[in-house]
Amino acid sequence: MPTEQSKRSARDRLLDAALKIVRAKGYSATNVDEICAEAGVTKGAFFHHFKSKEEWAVAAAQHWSEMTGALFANAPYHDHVDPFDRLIDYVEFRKQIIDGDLAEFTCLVGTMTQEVYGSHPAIRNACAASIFGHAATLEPDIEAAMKARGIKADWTPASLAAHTQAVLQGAFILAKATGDRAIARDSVDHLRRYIETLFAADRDTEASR
Amino acid sequence: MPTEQSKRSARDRLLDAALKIVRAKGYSATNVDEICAEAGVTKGAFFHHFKSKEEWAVAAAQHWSEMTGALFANAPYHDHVDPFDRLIDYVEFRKQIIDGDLAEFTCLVGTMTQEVYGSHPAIRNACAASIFGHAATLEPDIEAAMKARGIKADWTPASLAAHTQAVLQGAFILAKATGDRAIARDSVDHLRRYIETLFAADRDTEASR
DNA sequence: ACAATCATACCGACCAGTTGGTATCATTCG
DNA sequence: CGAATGATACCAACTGGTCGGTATGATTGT
Repeated sequence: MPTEQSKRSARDRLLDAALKIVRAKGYSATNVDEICAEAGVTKGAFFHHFKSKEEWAVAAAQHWSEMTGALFANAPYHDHVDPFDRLIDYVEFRKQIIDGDLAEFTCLVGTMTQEVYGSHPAIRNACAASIFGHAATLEPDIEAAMKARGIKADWTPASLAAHTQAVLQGAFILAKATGDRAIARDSVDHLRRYIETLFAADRDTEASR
Repeated sequence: MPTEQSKRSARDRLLDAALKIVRAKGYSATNVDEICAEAGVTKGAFFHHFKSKEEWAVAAAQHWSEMTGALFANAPYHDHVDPFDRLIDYVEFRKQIIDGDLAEFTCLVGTMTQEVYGSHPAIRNACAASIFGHAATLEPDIEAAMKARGIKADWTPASLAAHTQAVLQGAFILAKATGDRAIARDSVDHLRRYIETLFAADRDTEASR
């Protein structure tokens, strides 16, 4: 009979361990023994599933993309009819999930990027794909909201989408520096205010035709 | 006679090495031998000046504060009479110095914070002091600009100052992920646009009294 | 002389990755 | 059906090198 250990495969548990440990300590300071202990497997299993620690990190970044992809795909902000409302509610949703411990709400790939961008191109590329893959999901709503309000701007949907991610990543750094998540939420509030004025100001201009 | 090696003290060269190496590889991946090689001193000298690698990192964060403090204190944006102009020009200045290699324009203490916030409180505190010490230099101008325009806002000068740092830190992460500094500058443009609308919108409201 | 500033050699702990083996299961063939 | 075969998943012990830190001695300035 299958032991109830078959809850998750060893590979999945090793990738889950990345979420907890790397977000708390970073990539370099995380050692393989610790990963294995957290996942409840041995070192042999680790190197059976991953050729190297680097390959594990790449897989962890992809795993992160899948997890967050599902989280955001099922989030309630998509329910709005107006694309602008979806965008604002996305920002609110991001603010709401800034909760619990630092290592629970911060971004795995943002954390890793800082350490590996120069030394591990493979990991960096996986992190970039995760960040900008997520940012890309915002572009249709931004574009639709611009069109709906007839906005001709000197910024692109991709640029604003990237900016939202920059604000979030920066907010996480401030939260880590202070140990207080409130400061991260404050920055998200500023981001929301920015997006609102960005669309409202032009709408007023347009409405006053 | 003093050998021309007396250009900088060994301690200073060890701290300068931090700027180059830690910004490129992060704290954990930087080893002491490498620091010494970069500084042109031996390990004995390193542990003469610093009790541990951690103490070196704390000193490096303080050294960073002094260097950037002097850089910004002498920057031209202070020349404006209007505090709002000073604020906008600060943002422009931040955008201008996003130049050269990634490790040249990114932030030492922002990079370190990510890795050490959970494991090295002393370093984290030094990083936080550097970030928020710098942010605090913006608050008088923000406050003066608010007063000059009679703005009653639901955000504080400290909150906006922190937000500027969040945007910059996040912009650095995006630049590291893509290897392209243009994306960082785009985010700074969004930040500038935000600050402009933040003050302009309320000024219009005020002006239409 | 004496203290500060280095330089050299070295240590013990740690750590990524290896090795050689076992357990389990599906597939194949007599 | 049932034994042989092979592939996958996993384990425990080990290795070779790395790294933070130390011990000790030399140099230099005062």
